[in-house]
Amino acid sequence: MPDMRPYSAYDSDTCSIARTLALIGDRWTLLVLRDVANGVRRFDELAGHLGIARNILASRLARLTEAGLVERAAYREPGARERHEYRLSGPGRELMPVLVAFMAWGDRNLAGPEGPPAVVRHAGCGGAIRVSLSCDEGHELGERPRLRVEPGPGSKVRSLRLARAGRRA
Amino acid sequence: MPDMRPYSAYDSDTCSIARTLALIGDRWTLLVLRDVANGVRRFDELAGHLGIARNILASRLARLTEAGLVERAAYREPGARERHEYRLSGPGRELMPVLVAFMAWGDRNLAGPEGPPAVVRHAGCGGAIRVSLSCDEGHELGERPRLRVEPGPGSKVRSLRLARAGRRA
DNA sequence: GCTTCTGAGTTTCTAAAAGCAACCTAGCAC
DNA sequence: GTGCTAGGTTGCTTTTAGAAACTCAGAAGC
Repeated sequence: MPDMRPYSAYDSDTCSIARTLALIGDRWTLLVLRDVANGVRRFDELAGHLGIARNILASRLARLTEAGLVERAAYREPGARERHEYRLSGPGRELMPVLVAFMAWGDRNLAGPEGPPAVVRHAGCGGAIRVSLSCDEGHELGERPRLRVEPGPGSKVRSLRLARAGRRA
Repeated sequence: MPDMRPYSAYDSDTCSIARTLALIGDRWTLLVLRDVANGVRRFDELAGHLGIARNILASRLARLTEAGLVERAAYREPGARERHEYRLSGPGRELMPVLVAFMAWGDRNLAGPEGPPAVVRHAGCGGAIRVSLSCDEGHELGERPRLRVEPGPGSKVRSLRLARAGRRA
């Protein structure tokens, strides 16, 4: 494992977005997860489909496995030796809203006039999937919601707003 | 504008996820957008808060401005010359589900025992925000949904599944 | 029992991007 | 006209990504 140093650079504060990005926020990792979620599970398939360098793919898969987002599962095809493939684990599948949200944004903002290049459906019923924000007062938030961020229970620093206001104190 | 080459590398197919990642999927851009969304709007504030190199910040802001995710707005404080700040535009605000999904995942999977470091609230009513997937048959999908991807109207290639099945044809 | 094939990686070397610090610039204050 | 400040550029170094060749293990063919 060559470049497995702690990915604790650029965590501005203890923000969950920064922490998550430190784990999966590089150029390839989300595409690897997208492919694994889509059933592309084997090293050479992933390398071929993504066009990623093999050493980079190996290091990304090692990181994802170590972090528990994908699992390495043994399989054996008739007349071949045992090999391994990669599958999403539970925490990996919890990233689906991230992938769907990326896809929805791209569909709205970057797709050509023909429409979105792919559609996600509920595996159970075949209904088209959408991602939405709602609040626990029961409001459905629209496409361009207005949000506010506050420090939470695990906050170690003052909120952005407070930090900003106090900068010259 | 030094490194503004077309970010069309690594688009495996025409996938909206890949297109979106090509625009905002580097180490810093989502953190820049998070900070801008949180009211950190000025160059030096962003540089200081994120700990990002100033040339990288300049190039990310240029890309985001060019792509229409943020807008450069003039302002003038009394006794100072005119300056500019950065604000989320409409398409930029449409990225909120992405940021909230990242944050939710980090809260569940990477936060310490004290709980999430920050909480997002509906600016209108103060209710805590959550992100969810649902299908147009009315089903609410849980934390670890099972999804299926199909080629859409804008598809130029066969689906992943078809491409995989046909590999040795 | 030696050679070949294949999937799944490593190793090595080169190119591109990120990081850092110092420098520039426009306009106001003095 | 000197200094201050926000908002960047420039130039150089370090890190990361990429391409291609190499390794390794077992199954198969000869």
